[in-house]
Amino acid sequence: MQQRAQERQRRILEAALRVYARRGFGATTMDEVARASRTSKGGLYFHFPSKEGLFLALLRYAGQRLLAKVQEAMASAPDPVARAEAALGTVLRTFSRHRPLARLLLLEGLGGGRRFQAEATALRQRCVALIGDCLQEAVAQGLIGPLDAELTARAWLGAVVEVIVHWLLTGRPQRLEDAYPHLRALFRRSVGLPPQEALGQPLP
Amino acid sequence: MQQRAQERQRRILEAALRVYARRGFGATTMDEVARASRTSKGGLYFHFPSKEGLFLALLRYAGQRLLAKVQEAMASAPDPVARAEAALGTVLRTFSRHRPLARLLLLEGLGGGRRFQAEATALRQRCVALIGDCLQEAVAQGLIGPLDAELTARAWLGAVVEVIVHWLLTGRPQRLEDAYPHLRALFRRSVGLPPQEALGQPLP
Amino acid sequence: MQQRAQERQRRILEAALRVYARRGFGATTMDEVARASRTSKGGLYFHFPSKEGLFLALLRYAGQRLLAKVQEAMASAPDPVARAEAALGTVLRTFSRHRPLARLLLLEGLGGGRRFQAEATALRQRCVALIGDCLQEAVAQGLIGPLDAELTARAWLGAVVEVIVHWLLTGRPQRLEDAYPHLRALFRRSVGLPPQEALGQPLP
Amino acid sequence: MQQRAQERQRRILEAALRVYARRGFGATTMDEVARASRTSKGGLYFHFPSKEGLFLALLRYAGQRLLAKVQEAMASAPDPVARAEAALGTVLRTFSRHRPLARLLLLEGLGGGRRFQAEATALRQRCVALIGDCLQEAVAQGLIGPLDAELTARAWLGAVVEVIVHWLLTGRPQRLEDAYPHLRALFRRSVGLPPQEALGQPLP
DNA sequence: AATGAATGAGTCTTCATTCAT
DNA sequence: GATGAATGAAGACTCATTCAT
Repeated sequence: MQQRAQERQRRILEAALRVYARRGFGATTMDEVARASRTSKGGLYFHFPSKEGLFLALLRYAGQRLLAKVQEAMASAPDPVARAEAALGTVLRTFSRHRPLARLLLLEGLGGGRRFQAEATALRQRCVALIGDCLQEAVAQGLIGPLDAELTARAWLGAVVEVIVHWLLTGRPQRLEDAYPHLRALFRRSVGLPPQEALGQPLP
Repeated sequence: MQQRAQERQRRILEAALRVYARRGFGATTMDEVARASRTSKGGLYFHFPSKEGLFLALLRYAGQRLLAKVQEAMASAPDPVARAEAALGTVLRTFSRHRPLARLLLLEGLGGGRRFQAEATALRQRCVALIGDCLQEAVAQGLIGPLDAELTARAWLGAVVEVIVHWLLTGRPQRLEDAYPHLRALFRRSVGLPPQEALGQPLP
Repeated sequence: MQQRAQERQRRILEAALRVYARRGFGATTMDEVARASRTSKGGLYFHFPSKEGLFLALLRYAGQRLLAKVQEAMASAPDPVARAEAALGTVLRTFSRHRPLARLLLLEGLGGGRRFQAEATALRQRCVALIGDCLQEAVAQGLIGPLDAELTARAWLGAVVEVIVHWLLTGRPQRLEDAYPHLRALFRRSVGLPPQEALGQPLP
Repeated sequence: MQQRAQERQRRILEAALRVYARRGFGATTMDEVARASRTSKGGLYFHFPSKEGLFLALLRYAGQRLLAKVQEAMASAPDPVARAEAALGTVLRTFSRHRPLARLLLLEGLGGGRRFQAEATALRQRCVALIGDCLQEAVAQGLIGPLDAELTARAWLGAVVEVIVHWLLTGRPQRLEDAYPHLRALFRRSVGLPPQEALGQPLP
């Protein structure tokens, strides 16, 4: 049945997310995933074609979850620059609250062979595109001077990612969100904006 | 004997670098490494304790090579800010010329399980420290305003790394070095400096 | 399922008994055991945790079989001394008819490392205890004079084992059972009994 | 040179005795033997043809040592029965003082494959022959009644061996020699002798 | 749909043995 | 004679995948 099947798939993906985040893709066996999702190995292969296929589906599923949050946050931002900042802030905040998600997308995604790198890169590229579009628009609206929008977006994302990865692997800073104000100030200055918005603008 | 053993170890590491970069850690077998280094499997295990141990040694060896170049470049820079720029520029240029090194340190290092992540992080942290020290000094000399030196350094490194990773996985920009002027401009502006040095300063 | 799994385990143990007895623990490969039990290597590892674990299980399984026969024989003996004799006689007879069992329990069990020695010793000790209890009871009933029951039991068992081992390794005497009357006479005299039971007592 | 070579061989054998007794034949590597005898692997192979050859030589060497002591003890015994008792007592005492020797000859010798079993059996057979000859002579001299001398000798040896093995594996009795008086009484009674020698005979 | 027993190709690792120095 | 680096055959064990029930 559609309903049950979907639920089961969801349960497997959630369990797989936990397991892969804890043990890494290479070190995780299908047995572990089966146990974690209270299924049998046969069940896994009914819903997913292979170990790689399951992981790929997981990357997509997790990527969706992240992108959805990012886009939602962007939707309620007043201007292009604020949208870009909202995007980066949301990335930071989401990963801060979902370490497994972070491990999966930022660490495991990269190290497990070409197939996964392509998927992880695609997600990153989508983030870069979202932010790049904002920058492009900000340039068009004259909010900031001309620049290479994609490169700038990539640099910003890279900065955020690096901070998150450092946090993942060392636990510092304790509250990842604390890093964001500094980062935002850097980002704003890097495109010629003052580090803080003009007075009277409330922070989200 | 010392001499022979050292040479053989070097040869194994160089071969392993190539193989791991091409196939990834997980997909590479010790047989392949043995073949690539024109050794026997037993020889590998005479010089390194295990597959993981070999990879760890390789990460250290490759990290050394990178750091040596970075520090050399920094030595000939006139002021703190130039030193930081030299460091980042050298990272970019070195990886640009040694793709296998880049794959190893930026991709395989992070994705292959806890043990390697620690090693890869240590390297990144050493780069951050080098750059952070420059920034600290620049602040002390009044060249730039006060800031969180480590965070800024990490953000810069992350930006560079992201650009390199994107290049590794997509091949763009064709000439990785082309990205650096833009990045440097971003970096400089992000700490309140003009995007270009004063006139009369030749670019390296 | 329970049924299938149990049968398979039994089949593996029976096959392993043959192979280990023929080739010895050290020289036997898991492939050989797999082939002999018409299973796959993976099947072996599904039912047993390791080569050592399989051998340990085998020692226990074989020990059970022996002990069961011994206890059965003891049950139908009229008095304590007869019970002890029945025990030793059954040991001799059982091994005489199941050379693989004898090789396994008397030779391979001892030589294959601490783990197995403990198991083999436990079995021997259980035999000693059975016989020792008989002797104890015989003393209590005044059938024989006071003595160190456990030591005597161990000495008797050792004598029987030595004879069996010699037979295993040299093939003499051709009919192992022929040795028993002499041994029994020795045993009986060693505790002050006449070498043969009083007249009128039928021999089993 | 003869002298040096002999010493080196001796050193290797002594070291090998310790190592094999501690770790067992199967689990011991030539590297360990080399290290324990402060030699190199090459050195081992200069003096002994192979791992098996070394172990075989060791069994012979250790067997010699035991037999020499046994024969020496027998030489000073006044009559056949005393010689047999001296032999068994010496076996017990020697092993009691040289656990490694005991482990080697009684445990490792039997469990390590056909080749070694033959060697270990040969040693046992020589002991049995020594004792059997005594019994034969005792019969001839009319000291004891007619019996199967070899079988009796084997039974006696087996009893002693079993007690030693039990001591090796469980540590009881703490002082192995304490078991001998009881055993001797059993042995004497088993051939129709009184458990103690006539008065006035001092115990060795 | 689900289960878990079964398969077997693939890998890491060990270690006896050799041999150039 | 001695050393220890090198070899490679062999073997334990894993695990993705299949399939009868």
